[in-house]
Amino acid sequence: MGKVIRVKKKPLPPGRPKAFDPEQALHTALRVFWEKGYEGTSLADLTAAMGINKPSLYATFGDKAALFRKVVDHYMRQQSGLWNDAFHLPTAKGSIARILTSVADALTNGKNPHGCLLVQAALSCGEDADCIKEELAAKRAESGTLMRTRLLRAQAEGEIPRNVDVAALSRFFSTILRGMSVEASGGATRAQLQTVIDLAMKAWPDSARQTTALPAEV
Amino acid sequence: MGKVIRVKKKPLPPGRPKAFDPEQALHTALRVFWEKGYEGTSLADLTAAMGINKPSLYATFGDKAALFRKVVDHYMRQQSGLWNDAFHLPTAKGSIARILTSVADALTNGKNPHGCLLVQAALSCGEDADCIKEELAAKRAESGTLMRTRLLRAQAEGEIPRNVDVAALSRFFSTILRGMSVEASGGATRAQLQTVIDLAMKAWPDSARQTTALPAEV
DNA sequence: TAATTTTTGTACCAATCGGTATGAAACACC
DNA sequence: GGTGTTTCATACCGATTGGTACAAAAATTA
Repeated sequence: MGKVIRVKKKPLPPGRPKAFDPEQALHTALRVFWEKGYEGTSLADLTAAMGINKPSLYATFGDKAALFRKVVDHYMRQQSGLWNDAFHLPTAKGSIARILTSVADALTNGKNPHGCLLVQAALSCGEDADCIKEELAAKRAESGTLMRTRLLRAQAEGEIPRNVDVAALSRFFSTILRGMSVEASGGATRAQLQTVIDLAMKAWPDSARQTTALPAEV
Repeated sequence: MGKVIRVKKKPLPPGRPKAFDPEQALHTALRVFWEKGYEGTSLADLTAAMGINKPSLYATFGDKAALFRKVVDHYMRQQSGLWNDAFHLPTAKGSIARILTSVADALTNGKNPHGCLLVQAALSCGEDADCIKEELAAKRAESGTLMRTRLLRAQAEGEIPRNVDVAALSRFFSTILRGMSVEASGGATRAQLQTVIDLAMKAWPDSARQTTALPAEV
């Protein structure tokens, strides 16, 4: 019983084989951290959900912080397709709009905890988790720079006027993403996020060209 | 030594007098929870910062959750002036703009931890803190309804056109507030938040009337 | 089958968690 | 001064925290 079927081209390494799939265990750990946050998740929570015991967890993933970092990588790998697809759309306006809608989809997806792991997991924490908090802030900043590079390209291509502050614009959309994450975590629906997106897109510079040229009130 | 000076009209109650000021202790507890979050804060953190010991804490404020609720009340009382001032400005546009700038001030105030307590303290948590998480989400929603009532009044007064969805508009500005909180927690400066505010105000309906009437591209 | 290697399950570790029992200390009142 | 009342400081509680030691179990290789 428990005989291991040798998969094609996978010569089993010596020693007792793992009784679990590390990839799937990582996926499960992601869900737990996503739902309970870094400090709110205990090793007991993890081992119970992953179906393994602590020594196996430590041998495979390292300590709690190391496992969490692997989880974050897994999460970003999982979301990277979304960003890549949006990034390569013909117009920057389309790219940003796609990012907002795709993220809204992900934030309210019924299969996952609502909200964004990078926001939920450790916005504030005790001293020992401070480095985790900072790492997450850095990861969040990455999405901002990603949008900024897309906007810069659009500016070079003439889609966005030269006088537009693309750094400010990308920070604005970053703020929208963070805000939607908090709202989704608090129970906002996909439809409600869509109305937020529609209003956010009003900040797009082609309408700004008019409103900044003229005074707001006539 | 340690003789208590009887303050005017304050007949000391019988028994040994408190050796600390509950109001100031609450203020200190606020700072700790604000910085470390609900789960990230231990009773040892609290007693050390407040300069009292656990039995005094329990006798005065109750258990950890009860203390936290008092802290949240203290926090909201502290911020209520900001909202009241903004609420009574003559135009809704001015009210919203004032709220955004005042909150941006508060979020990046050097004297306090950056970010908003209602967002930071418990976006995600373990099971035993779930009720705290939900209470915070409800408190956050209050600010949204507050803005919505202000917008409804403006609509009744004719400042905002009847066809505008004020629920969506208030949700949009709520999202901006949450997003700014996360950004501030991650290190955003006051000036950076201002650029976000300037762009957010582009969603205001008087400019929307133009852009929705005309197609975006000519 | 014997030797080797790796994983597994259990039992355990010190430290910390939130929360409390207890007796001494400090006040008001009489 | 004595009495009643409340707070103080210390020491303690069981439960849980993240993390490990250890030996049995399960695989490969020889």
